[in-house]
Amino acid sequence: MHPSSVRVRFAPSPTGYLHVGGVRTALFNWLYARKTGGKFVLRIEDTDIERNKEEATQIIIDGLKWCGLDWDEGPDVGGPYGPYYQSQRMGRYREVGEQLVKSGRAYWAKKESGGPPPEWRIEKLKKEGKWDEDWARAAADPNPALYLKPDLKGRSEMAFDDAVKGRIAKPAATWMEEDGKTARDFVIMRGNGMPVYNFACVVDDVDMKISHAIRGDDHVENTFRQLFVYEALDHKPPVFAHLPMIFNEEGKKISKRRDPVAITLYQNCGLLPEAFVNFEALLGWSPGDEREMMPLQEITKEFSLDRIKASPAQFALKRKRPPPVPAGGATTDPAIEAQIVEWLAECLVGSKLEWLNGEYMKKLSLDELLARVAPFLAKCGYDLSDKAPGWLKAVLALGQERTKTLKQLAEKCSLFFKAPETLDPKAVEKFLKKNDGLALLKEVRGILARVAEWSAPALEQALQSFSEQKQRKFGDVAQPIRVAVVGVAASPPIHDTLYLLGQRETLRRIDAALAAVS
RNA sequence: GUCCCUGUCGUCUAGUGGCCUAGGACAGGGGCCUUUCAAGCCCCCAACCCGGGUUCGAAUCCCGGCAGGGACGCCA
Repeated sequence: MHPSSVRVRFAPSPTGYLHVGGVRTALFNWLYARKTGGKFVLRIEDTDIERNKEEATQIIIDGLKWCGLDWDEGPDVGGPYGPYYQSQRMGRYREVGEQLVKSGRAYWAKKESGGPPPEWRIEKLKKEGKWDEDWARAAADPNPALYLKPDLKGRSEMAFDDAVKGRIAKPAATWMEEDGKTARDFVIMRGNGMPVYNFACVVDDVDMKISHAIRGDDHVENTFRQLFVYEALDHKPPVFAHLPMIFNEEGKKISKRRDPVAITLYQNCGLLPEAFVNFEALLGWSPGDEREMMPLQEITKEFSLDRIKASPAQFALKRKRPPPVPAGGATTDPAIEAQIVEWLAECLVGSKLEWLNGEYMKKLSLDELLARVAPFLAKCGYDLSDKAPGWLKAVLALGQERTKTLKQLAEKCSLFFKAPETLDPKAVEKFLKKNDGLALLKEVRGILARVAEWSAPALEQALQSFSEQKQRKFGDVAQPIRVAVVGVAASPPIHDTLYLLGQRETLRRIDAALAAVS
């Protein structure tokens, strides 16, 4: 087999977090590279961000790794077409800029006094709080900027074939002045000598021999401008594939303003990366049959660009209450992050993502499960150091079927780590105060104190024969114990629960309950 | 405002002119099992945005509406 000429890239800007949309873009690029035997490149688009670049890049790298994605070339691993930070490629952009000046496709000029921006734009900028920043800054820049002249001669429209959406065309007039004849030139390098996104992106994609640009739908408009740059450079553009947007439950593009987009949030909710990635892959792509649960490897086998949907998908959460302020994006404040995580965990309940995660959790071996859940147990404050691994795994085995996230699992284990602080009054009423509950519990306590062998089967046997002897339903015996021992009316099977609690702790809790209720 | 894109159950989707009284999954409702909670199994509810064409036949093709979204920076 010939080495594939497919080269794709994920080019995030280091904003301090990796968001769910970015993960999907990265994922689809990765899938296409792995499917075709091509190369996957990571490039950091940091032309406009000054602060914490290193740290922010690391966050992206960590996030991608968590998702199980790897790259063949990138800032950390290097590669033949580096550097992979745009901030380190400035010389190259200037070089290409000069080249365009020489070939007559671009020119330096001062900002034309085009008057103030239109009303609708001012409104938008103000709404986003950007009116004072970038816009004003740029307007104030006295230095000449580099303008590219789009080639519109003899053209009525510009078009390209998108691998997802098919042919996309726009009338040439879009890039013309009011007169409908003169092309409207656009800036490719700022007055301060920094390249503009649409320019840097093309220069890099050319240099890095990118064959397919797989990116978000919101770049469709950029594509046309980039096409002009490719033309000016006399270079064949890559195949473009625009992924549909990811919407929130309001049908709007997810945003860090109000949606939980940082993937660390999902990590901290106790989601497994394999489930998260599986879920994201299914947002806009499907294998064409009825498979839902597909590990990355299996998706890779089936992946193709032409099975990507053109319509947007909702990343549906079930919001029961509004997000705590500041809403759901990235934050560096652990206390706020914790609040958002709590909120997100609630929103996840009943979602397909949660269900899928539960499915993956059930497939995990107990050893794996233990390794994954350990950080969450630690976060709950449970001391694992004096616990036997066998015991821990037995506890997890009980939780594995009953929970859908690692966070839930850790929290569900609490009954084995600490006695209930209070007994649920409703449960007490129903199972202890009625139906001879207390009396039965007292008797059972005696039996449990004298049981010969403290094992799950022996306990089950003992309780079973006790209920038979009393001519009661098993539940009449089990429920009072359950309430006494865990404080609520629900738990894993009673014999398993008691066994793992141990005899001493079981008796201690029953005594405490008897004292509290009598 | 201009341009572009999209429109199948509440949600993710299958569907590329007849296999469609539209399939699967999540959620919801009900049942079985059962010591509770889960899990598992079974059943139910639930959609082709609207209107015109084309065709023997349309969710699928065409046109027109409507609705939603996106983009329009010396942000990326």
